[in-house]
This record gives sequence, C-alpha cells and structure tokens, in this order.
Amino acid sequence: MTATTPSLPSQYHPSTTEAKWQKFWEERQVFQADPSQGGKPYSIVIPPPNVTGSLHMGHAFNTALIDVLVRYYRMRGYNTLCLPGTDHASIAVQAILDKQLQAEGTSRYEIGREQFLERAMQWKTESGGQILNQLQRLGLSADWSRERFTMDEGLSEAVRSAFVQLYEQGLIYRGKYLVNWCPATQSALSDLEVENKEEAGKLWQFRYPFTDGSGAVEVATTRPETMLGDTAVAVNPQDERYQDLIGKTLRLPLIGREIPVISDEMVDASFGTGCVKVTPAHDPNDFEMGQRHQLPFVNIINLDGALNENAGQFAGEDRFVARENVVQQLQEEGLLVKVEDYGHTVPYSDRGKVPVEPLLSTQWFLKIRPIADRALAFLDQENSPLFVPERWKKVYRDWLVKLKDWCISRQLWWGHQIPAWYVVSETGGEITDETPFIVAHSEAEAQETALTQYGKNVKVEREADALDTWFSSGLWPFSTLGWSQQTADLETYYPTSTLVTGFDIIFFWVARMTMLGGHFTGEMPFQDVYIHGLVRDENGKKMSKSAGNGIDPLLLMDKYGTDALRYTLVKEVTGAGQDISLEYNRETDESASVEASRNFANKLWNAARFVIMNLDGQTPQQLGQPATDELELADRWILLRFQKVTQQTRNNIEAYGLGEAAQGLYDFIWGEFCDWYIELVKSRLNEDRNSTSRQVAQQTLAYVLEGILKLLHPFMPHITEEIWHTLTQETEATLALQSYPEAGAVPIEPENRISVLALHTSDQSQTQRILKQVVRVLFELPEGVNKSFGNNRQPLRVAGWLLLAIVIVEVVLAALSGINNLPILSPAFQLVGFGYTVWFIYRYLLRPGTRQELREATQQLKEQVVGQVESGNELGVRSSEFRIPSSQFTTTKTPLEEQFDLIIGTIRTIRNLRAEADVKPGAKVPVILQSESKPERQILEEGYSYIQDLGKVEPLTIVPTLKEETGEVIAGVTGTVQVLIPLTGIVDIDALRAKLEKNLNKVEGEVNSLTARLDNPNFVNKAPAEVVQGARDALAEAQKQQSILQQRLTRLQ
RNA sequence: GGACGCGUAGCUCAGUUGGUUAGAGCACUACGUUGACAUCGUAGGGGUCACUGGUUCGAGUCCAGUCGCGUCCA
Repeated sequence: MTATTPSLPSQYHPSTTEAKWQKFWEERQVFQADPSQGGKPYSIVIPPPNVTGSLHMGHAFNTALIDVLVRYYRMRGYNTLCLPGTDHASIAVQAILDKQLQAEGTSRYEIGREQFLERAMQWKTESGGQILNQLQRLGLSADWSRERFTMDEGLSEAVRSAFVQLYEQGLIYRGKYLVNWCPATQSALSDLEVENKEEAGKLWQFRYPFTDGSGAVEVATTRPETMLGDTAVAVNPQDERYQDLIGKTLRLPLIGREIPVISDEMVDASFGTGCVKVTPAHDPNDFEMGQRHQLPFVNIINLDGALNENAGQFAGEDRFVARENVVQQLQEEGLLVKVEDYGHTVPYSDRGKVPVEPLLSTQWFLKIRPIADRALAFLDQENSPLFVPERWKKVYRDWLVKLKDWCISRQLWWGHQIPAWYVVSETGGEITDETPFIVAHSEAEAQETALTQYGKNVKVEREADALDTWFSSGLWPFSTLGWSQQTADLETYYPTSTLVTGFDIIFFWVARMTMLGGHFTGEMPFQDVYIHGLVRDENGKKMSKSAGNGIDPLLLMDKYGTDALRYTLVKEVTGAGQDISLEYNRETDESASVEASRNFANKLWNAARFVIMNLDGQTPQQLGQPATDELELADRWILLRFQKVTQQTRNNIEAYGLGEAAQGLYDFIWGEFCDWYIELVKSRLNEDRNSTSRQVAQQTLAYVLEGILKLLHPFMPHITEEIWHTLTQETEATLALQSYPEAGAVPIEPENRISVLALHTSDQSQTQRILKQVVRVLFELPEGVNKSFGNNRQPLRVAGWLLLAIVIVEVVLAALSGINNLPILSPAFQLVGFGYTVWFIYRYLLRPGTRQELREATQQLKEQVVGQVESGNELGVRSSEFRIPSSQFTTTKTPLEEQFDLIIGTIRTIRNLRAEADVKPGAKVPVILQSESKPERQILEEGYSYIQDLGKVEPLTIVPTLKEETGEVIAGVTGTVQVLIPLTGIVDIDALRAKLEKNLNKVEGEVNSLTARLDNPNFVNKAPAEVVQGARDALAEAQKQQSILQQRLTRLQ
C-alpha cells in the first residue's frame, strides 16, 4: 500500500493532459509497428490529406473513426499498423502557388520549373508538417516512423515502376483524343474533375443552306460559337422527315466550308429540329460521329479558351465573346431562325470554376477495361473488398462497369513527371505527335535505350507533363509499404485490413486503389471498406471551403478537448453510414453536442476521482478481484452489466457499429455505473476499514473502473490514459497497450439462485459445495441431456430432462435446508426455482437458435466446473470462473437484471412519491412495501439497504398484505409491488389523485388492449406461444396494478 | 431521366429478423449545493412515427403509391 493517496483535481483539463500523453506515446514509440513481432496483423493506411493547408472537420471525423479501430485491435493483441501520410495534390497545390506568385507580381513561367518545384516543396514541408501535427493532436495512434508523402523517393519510384510496367504491358498509350480541358488552369482533367451544373441557357436555331441552292436545313445548338468548327450535319436514319437530305451537302455559314449531311443512330430526332450540327473537335458525341464518318476535326479554340485562326473573323476572341458575335453575325445574314430559353447542364472544371472545353489534344491514357474487369471479378466472385454499409457496393460496381479509359496526363509541374523521353532528334528537335518516345525508369536508362535504337547523335527530352494525382494515390496502400520492393512490411501488413473513407471518393480513390492493387499485387488492397458520411454544418449543409461554412476542429478541441470532439463525432455515426450534423453556434463558437461529450468526460473524471479517493491508495492490482462468494447483489449486478457491455462493445466495434459502441458505453458509465452502482456503495465505503463489504466494494469499483477505462480508451484515449495512470499508479506502462476487456473474465455466478440462497444460509461454503455436487451430478447423470441439446430438435424432451434435473436440485436443497434448520428456505426456493425453470425454458428451449446457445454454454460450464471437481481441486468458489457465453449478451435480461430492475423501480417510485408530496430531499420517510409475491419480497429484502439509502427511507417495512391503515398515506406501484408512504404532514391530495388517475388511465388502457388481444382467437392461435404468454403475463401485472391503483383512489375519496 | 438515402419529441438522432401504449442526448419545467461531479443530482412535461392504401391476429418496422428533403450519376 502506498503512503499517499493519489488524487485528481475536481475538473478535467484536457489541454495539458492531451499534450502530455501525446508526447508520452510518441517518445516511447508506443505505436511503432514491427512486422517481426508476429501475431495476426491489423493494418490501416490513412487516407492521406492533401497538403493544401490544414485539417478540416471531415479529417477529424475520418481520423477519429480510424483511431477507434486501430486502438481497439491493438488492445486486442493484433500486430497493428496505422500508417499516416500526406498527398501532394497536384492541381490544388499548384493553384495555391500560382496565386501566391501572382500576388508577388510574377508567375511560374518567369521563375522556371526548377524554382517552382523548390517552392512547392517548401510549401509541402510547412503544410504537411502542420497536418501531421494536427493528426497527432487528434490523438491518432499512428506509426510516425512510417509516415509517407506521395512524392517521397520511395513512392515516386513506385509510380515510375507502375508506369513503366503498365506501358510495357500495353495498358498505357499516348494519343490525340477529346479531353476535358480547363482553360483556367490550362490542363486536362479527368471525367471526375468535371462538375455538371444545371444552367438556364438558350437554344439557338440556325439555317444552313444547301450548296445546290435547294433551300436549307435548320439546326439547333446551345453553343453557337462551335458552328465555326462544324464539319457535318447529321440526322437520324429512322427520321422520315429527312431521308432525302442524306448525302447532300451544305455551305457552312460564316466560314463557307462545304459539309455533308450524314445519318447516324446517335442523333436524337426529338432534339430541336432533328437535324444536328456536328463539331467533332469540340463535343464528345460529335467526336464519335466524326470518327465513324471520317469527318475532318477542326479545332477552333486555343488552350486559353480564345478562338484560333480556324475561326476566321472571330480569331482571337474569347469563346463567350465569340458566341455573341457569331449569333449577331448570323442574325445579320438572316440565318438565325429563333432563340428560346433552354435549361441544360454545363460541365464545369472543379478546379478552375469555369466551363470545361472539350478539346482535341494529345494526352496519355490508361486502358481501363482489363484492370477494371479484374477488380470486378474480385467483387463478384469473392465479394472483395467488403463494403460497409453494403449499399455502397452497388455504387462501386456500377462505376467499374461503365468506366472508360483514364486520361492520366496533366499539364502541371507539381506532381510525378511522366517517365517518358521523346527522341526529339528524330523530329527536328521538336516534340510532335509523331515524335517517337521511350518509357524508362530514369533518364540514364532512356538515354541508353535511345543510343542503341537511334544511334550516337540521338537527343532525348523528357515529357513535361505530370501524372494525375490519383495515379499515385491509387498505389498508396502498397507503395507506402515499400512496393515495388518485396518488403517485410508488405509481406506482413498487406493487404490492409480496412479502408476508412468517405463515400465522396469511392470513384476517385477507392476504385483506383482496387484496380491498381489488383493489377500489381494480385490482391485487393484492403479486406473491408468502411464508408462513412460527411460532417454537415448546423443547418445540415455540406461543409465546404467555397460556402465558407466549415467548422474548425481545432477550435472545438481547444474549447472542449480532443476526446470530447472525437467522441461526439463517433457517437453520431450509426449503422447505415449516414451523414452527421454537428451543432454549432457561429457567434459563440459553441457546440451543444461537443459540450455534451465534454460533460461526459467530466463525469467519468469525477467518478474516477471518487473511486480513487476511496481505495485507500491501493491499485486495482493490489486490491485484487473480488471473491465471488463475498459479492453483494449490487456488485454482482454491476459485474454482470459490465460483462454484457463489454461483449456488446466488442461486437459493435467488430461490426463497424462504432456509434452504437460509443453510445452503449455512455449509457453504462453514466446511467449504471455512476447513477446506480457508485451511489449504492457509498454507505459501504463509509464502513469500518476492516469491513469485508467495504473491501469488496473497493475491489469491484476498482475492477469495473479499470475495465471502463479500457473499454473507452479507443474512443477517448487521453482522459482514459490519464485516469488509468492515477488509478494503477503505473509510470512506465500505457493503457494503449493493455488488453481489451473480455466478457466472462470476471467471476460471478451464472445466475442468482445461489446468491438468493446464500443470503439466508449460515454456512455458505457448505451450501456452495453441495450445489457444486449437484451440478456435477447433473452433468454426469445424463450424457444424453447434453447430446439432446444438439441433436434433438424436440424441445419437450429436453424440457423433460431439465425438469428431472430441477427435481433433483429440489431434493438436495430440501435436505440442505434441513441441515441449516431454516424452514423458510424450502418453499421459498421452490418458488424461485419454479420461476427460474419457467424462465429457463422460455429463454432457451422454445427457440431453436437459443437451444444451440444453451448447448454451448452447458458444455463450457461442464468443462469448467466438472473439470475442477475431477482434478480434485478444493471446491472454493474463488477458484471457479463461470463464463457467461457471449451469445447470452443479448437484449434478453437475466433474472439478476430483472431483480435489480425491481429494486431500481421501487427506489424510483419512492423518489417520485417524495417529489409529489414535496418531501424535503434530505428528510427520511417511512415506507411500506407490499407484495403478495414471495420471490418479489425476497428480492426487496435483498435490496433492503439500497432502498433505504437511495430512497432516504426510515424505517422500511416489507409485508405480504396490508394491515388496517392509520393516517394519510401516499402510494404508488411498480411491478406488482405497492409502495406506501404514511405521511402526517400536508399532502396535496388533489395532485396525488390526479397522478394516480393518470397512472390508472394508462394501466387501464394497457389492460384493455391486452384483453382485446387475448380475446382474439386469431392472436392466441397464430402468434408464437412465447408472445401469447408474454401478453398474459403483462395482463396479469397490469390487472394487479389496476386494482392497487383503484384501491388507493378509493381511499383518497 | 436513372440510382440511392432520408422524413420518429422543439433540436440532433436511436429503434436488430413485425410482438406490451416508441427511446436517448440537448433544450424545457420544478426542487436541490448531502464530502466525486452545478460541466451535477432527483423528479416531471413533451411524439397521429410525413401522407394514403395494402399484407397480417398484430405495422414506426414489410409491400405499393403520394408528398417533401438530400446526394450521386446521365
């Protein structure tokens, strides 16, 4: 025992605590992974945040979820890796830098590529550092020694390797195709970087005359300026109106080019006039038609969005200026037929925020079908990866099915420069579409190849373009582990266990990782994909930079603590992966929901403070686990509840029910441990130091508190670590590496029967011993009982065996009661025993699913108990551990819980009556509890001191029937227990009557509805027996309540 | 136009295969600083489960339709 009692201050102060433990974890490299450590691996690579500034709420959310999983599995003993890192984000970062340069009055062209890249690296160092710092502040338990950046040498090598391999396999090609061109950033974009917006536009109709002077056709368009690049007019071959036009030629106005009328299935006859102009170089559909009909491709627009020399008189004009001028000119020439308002979608550049221009340009492409089909095969044949929630699987699948080739080149400087070298000496020192090129790992390699292929005077020049950022992101799960080398990390931690990410990047990122992972490693890069929603603002709007409605996680962390923010975010997540809303007041920067979590943290803090203050300086280890035969009702109850909550928490986390797990812990810690258990043991803690009851309370408090800290650690890592160190007085160890609680690790009786008995026997150990013998007899007697659970599907036969067993128990117990000379015991136990049997049969035998549970439980029980008996151990209860099978931790209440509910209900009713009668909170009142049920009275007897303490009762009387009453009484009812408080003072009779009437109304309603149901022969015949019985029981109780309430009301008249 | 999700207390949301007259947190009302905690305690009020039909002995839960909101894709 230590000399000084450790203590905690009365309020929890997050900031110092958090910094302290983050430093502790980091300095001791607590989270460093070691592939040679062995054990089942659990690995997560985090989605790398862009180095574009600082973290936002979405990152905090994602990080919180990841860290719960990682900390949980680490505590479960897995060989755990959480790998952090950042992404270079080509376009976003380049845009930021361009803006900076512009502000300085210069540009990247002026300072040159080399200086620009230096600057970008500088930016990355600052922003990346800030982000990693913030991830640490969130408490992410990552292995910082393995931190990666997508442009690290190792990852760059992986990108080059991947590119070279894909090229050599014929999956990368260079070609002239229509791409999404962003005139603002002057780069190509992938389909994903294009955002379609609904716009109120116009539909113009023009007249194109025939070259033979036989009239004209009318065509409709939303983009008049593109007519300058038209090389045909098309009609649908089925369109009867225009059959005779096909093959004729037209004179394109303003330009004078002669263009044919063609027929193509693609034409929608219902659009406009049914005749469409065809601009193969500036429209995706027209591009395809142009290819099918070998039309000329006339490009009329420059890279900056201005028209070029092919646009005749409009050359040099911006595309939107030209639009007006073209219309104007056509109108003047009498060729404008009409203009009407027309709503349509316009593709915008996600980055440049200007309309995308479909532009013919030479780019690098990745053939998608082979790699997408491979990912599809994994999904369809092995359901890999496993999507949680499952509905995202469909989204992912649809995407893989319709994917087209991926334009991977970007006209950017920041990023992975494409490892291709043009042999410019072959095309006069210039790079043209015809220039041959060499794809290689390095310039030296390219040079060497060039020399052998093109001779001595060859000159090569590297492709200036960079790769799409998502190309390197697609390699992230394995490039970070050392691919393309075969490393120990890769061997151990790949494929990773879970990818945790938002649904918004299923296409951008998830699909690319699965495609590239499947291609390069032959495996899906993760087993599970846990998709979470977005964090929405206080109005349910998506947070975005442009809307300016982001909420700064750091602000909330400063105000309420990191654990509070994490807990809030995790607690809000529910099974279906819905978006979550965060309450927030923009004027005060306060958040009601985070505040609630802060309060919860404070509650835990103070509960721990109380417990630690009352342990006389002893640690849980010094105190030891409580002895089973010393446990009091409340101890057994909280231990049972702790085990159930432990199992629920584990089940929930493993099924990605993180919110449910967090909520369950909240309810248990606050609603059961603090509100009931701590309150119940207070009087025991005030007993004499030598009191066994006090010691058992200390042991139980310490045990459950430590267990709670472990259970909660993945959710609230800092506060739990802090409390744990105070509680255990550990200085070197860390809670983060303790093992996660297991249900069934605590010794308590499987059910209450022993304890009910124990309360009344003078010789407990003898009782226990005899009971053990009974248990053994039960198992040795019929091997067939055991078998029949598994093999026999007839519940009645099993029930028969059980009844026989009960009879044997009764006989033995009758003898026992004789020995102990306690005549009250036998009938009492008969009642309890019968009730138990009914419960048992209901719980286990009537439903096929639970019969299996029983079989397993029985087997386990037998192994433990009988094993001990046969090995000749002393049959002390201390040495036995009754493990509760995990399947029993369901919503079904055990008798112990039901008993406790009765006690809690009674206390509540007393408190309620006190409040109604306006009794001073401190004043004690006499209470009479009346119940005709003997088992109920026994339970109340067992909870006698609890009711006295928490109901502030003096004296407490428990009776089977009421004597003649004297004086005024206020009364209530819980279950079938009548609660009476004789009061001589002034009681508001009217209020009390109103209260009773309200209750009576409710009960009568219940009686009526239950009666109606039970009177319905259809219900009785068709509903399952257990439901019917449940209704009968409920009716009996309601009727009992009804009669009590009626009596009380009558007496009040 | 296609797909998906959502609609339950004033607010934010739970509600597992249909089975008592639907729960939590916040907010609200009353009382209360008793040595863990006022970032608290005790008690209380508050819901036609969006609407309409259907299946069923029984529907917040299943089916069909309607309305409203949101997201993604075209």
